[in-house]
Amino acid sequence: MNIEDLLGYARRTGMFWPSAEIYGGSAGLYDYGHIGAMLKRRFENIWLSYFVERNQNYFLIDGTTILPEKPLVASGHAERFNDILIACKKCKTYYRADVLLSDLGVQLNEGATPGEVDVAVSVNGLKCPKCGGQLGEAKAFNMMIDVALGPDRSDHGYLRPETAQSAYLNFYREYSLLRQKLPLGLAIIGRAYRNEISPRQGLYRLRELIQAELQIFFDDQAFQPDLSGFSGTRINVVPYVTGKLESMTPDELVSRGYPSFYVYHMAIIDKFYRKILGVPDSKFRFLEKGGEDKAFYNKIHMDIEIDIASWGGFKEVGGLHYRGDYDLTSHTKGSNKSMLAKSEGREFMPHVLELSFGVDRNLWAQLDVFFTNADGRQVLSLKPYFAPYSAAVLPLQNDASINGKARELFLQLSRKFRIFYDSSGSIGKRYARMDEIGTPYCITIDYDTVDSESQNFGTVTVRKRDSREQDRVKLPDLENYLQASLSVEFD
RNA sequence: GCAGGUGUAGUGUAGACUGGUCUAGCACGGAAGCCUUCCAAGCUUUCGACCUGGGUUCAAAUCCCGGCACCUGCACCA
Repeated sequence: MNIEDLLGYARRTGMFWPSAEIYGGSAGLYDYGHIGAMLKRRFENIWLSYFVERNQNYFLIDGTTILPEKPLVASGHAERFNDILIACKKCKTYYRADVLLSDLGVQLNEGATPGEVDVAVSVNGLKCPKCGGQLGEAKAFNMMIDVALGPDRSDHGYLRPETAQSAYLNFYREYSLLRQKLPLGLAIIGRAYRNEISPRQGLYRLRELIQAELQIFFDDQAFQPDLSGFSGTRINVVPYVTGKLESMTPDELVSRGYPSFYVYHMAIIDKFYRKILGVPDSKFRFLEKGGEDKAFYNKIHMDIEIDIASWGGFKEVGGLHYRGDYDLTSHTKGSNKSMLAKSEGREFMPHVLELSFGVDRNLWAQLDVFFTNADGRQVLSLKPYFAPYSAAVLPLQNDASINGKARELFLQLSRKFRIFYDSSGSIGKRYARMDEIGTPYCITIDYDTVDSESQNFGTVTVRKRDSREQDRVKLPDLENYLQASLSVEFD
C-alpha cells in the first residue's frame, strides 16, 4: 500500500485526516476520528500496562505542553533548535550558517544574528561551496514553537519539543516522594511540538505529535535487570560498527559491549513489537546510530524500526537512548537545584535510559503492516486486543424476533467491551465492514437463537475475522469466550 | 523551502489536451422501502461534488495567474 491509499483508507474508515480539513488542512497536523481515537487509546493503554504498570518502580505522570524558556535553555534546545540557515540562491542548497562559515574559514561569535551572518558573508565574499552561486539572506530557524505568555506577552515560553523534558523536570520531586529509590521510571504519554520545515508522508513527520516515553533514572553502577528470561530470543540489530543486520541473543549483545540494562530493554521492546503487536520478525529491527547521526549526549542510541511499505522500507517508530547523566546535569546547572541521589554512602547523578515511542507513527505502522487487500477482501488483522471494536453484534436479518435479542446482547456485552451494533444491509456486507476496521469477532443472532424448538436455541455464531470460521457459542458463555480471546498475554 | 505533478459528491473515478451538447457521468457509500435464514446479492425512490481567489472569454470543471493542500525528488530534520 502506498501513502495515498493508506490516507484514503484512514479517512474512509474514520481513523484520521488533516486537521481543519474543511479549510484545506495544514501540513503536519492530523485529527483522529472515531475509529482512530479508539485505536490510539488501545495502543496507549497496552503500552502503559506493558512498559510501565508491570514494574513497581515505574509510574505514569503528566506535564504541561507549554514550558518556560529557562529549562529549554538548560536542556540545550533553545540553542540547538535555533539554527541560522542560509541558502544558495542558485542551487537552493541549505546550510547551517555556523557550519558553512567555519568550513570556509570564518569564525562567528556565538549567538550571532542573521544580520551579522549576512555581513560576514559579504565582507568575506563567500560563495556557495557546491556550485559557486550567490548566497541568500541568512534566516533564523527555530525548531521549537514560541509561546508568548502574560498580559503583555513578554514572558517567553515554548511548546515542549519532547515529552522527556517534563519527566526530567519532575524527577527530583518524584524521587523524593517515592522514598529515594532507584531505578525510578517516569512515563508520559502526551503531545510534543516541532516546527518541521517540511512535514510529509502522512503521520511520519508531524508538527504536533504524540509521544509515549519512559524515562528510567538509575544508578549506573547498580542497574542490572535480570536477562535470563530472554535467553532464548534473538534480536534483529544493525550495530553501528558493522552496519549489517545481525540476529543476536541478549548474551551475544552483552559480549559485544552493550550494557546489560540496555540489552534488557532491547529485549522487552523486541517482545512488545514481535509478540504483543505481532509484527513479523523480518519487519522489525534496531538500528544503532553513531557518528554524526547520534545526538551528542547519547552514549548509546538505537532507533526502533519497522519495515513500513507505504514509507518505503524500515522507518523509525521509536528509540532506545542511553543518555548518561546529561539531562539531570543540565537541569542542575540551569536551576541550581541539586539532583544527586544517594546510595550506600555514595552520592551520584542518576543516569537516564529513555524508551521513546512515536504514537502516531506506531499507529500508521500497524495499519501498514496489518491491512491487507486481497481477492477483494480488505482486512485489518490487528491483534484482537488492539482492535478499536472488540466485537460486533449483528442480527442475521432485520427481523423483530431476533432484533430484540440482539439489542439485549449488545447492552449486556457493552458493559465490558466496546461493541459495534449493526442491523442494516446483508450479513456479508456487515462482516466486510467489520473486517475493514479490524473487528476480530462478529456475533450473529439468527433464528435458531430465539427458536426454543431448535437444538441451537440460546446460542449464537461467533465469526472470526481472519479465518472467517464460525463457532457456535452459548449465550451465557459469550463473555468468557470474548474475554479469553481479547486478553493480552504479556508473559 | 526549491522543482515537477495532482486537486471533481463520504470514497474511488469519467470529463480537461481540442472551452459550449456538463441542468457534470459511473461505481461504491448514506437515507427510505421491498426482498433476503450467514460472507460486499437484487429492485424502487432519494441524497450528494468541479480546492480557493482573481483573470481571459459571448461562454470556464476545462485556458492563464496567485493562494492553500497533497504526492514524488532534492534540501532540511540538536
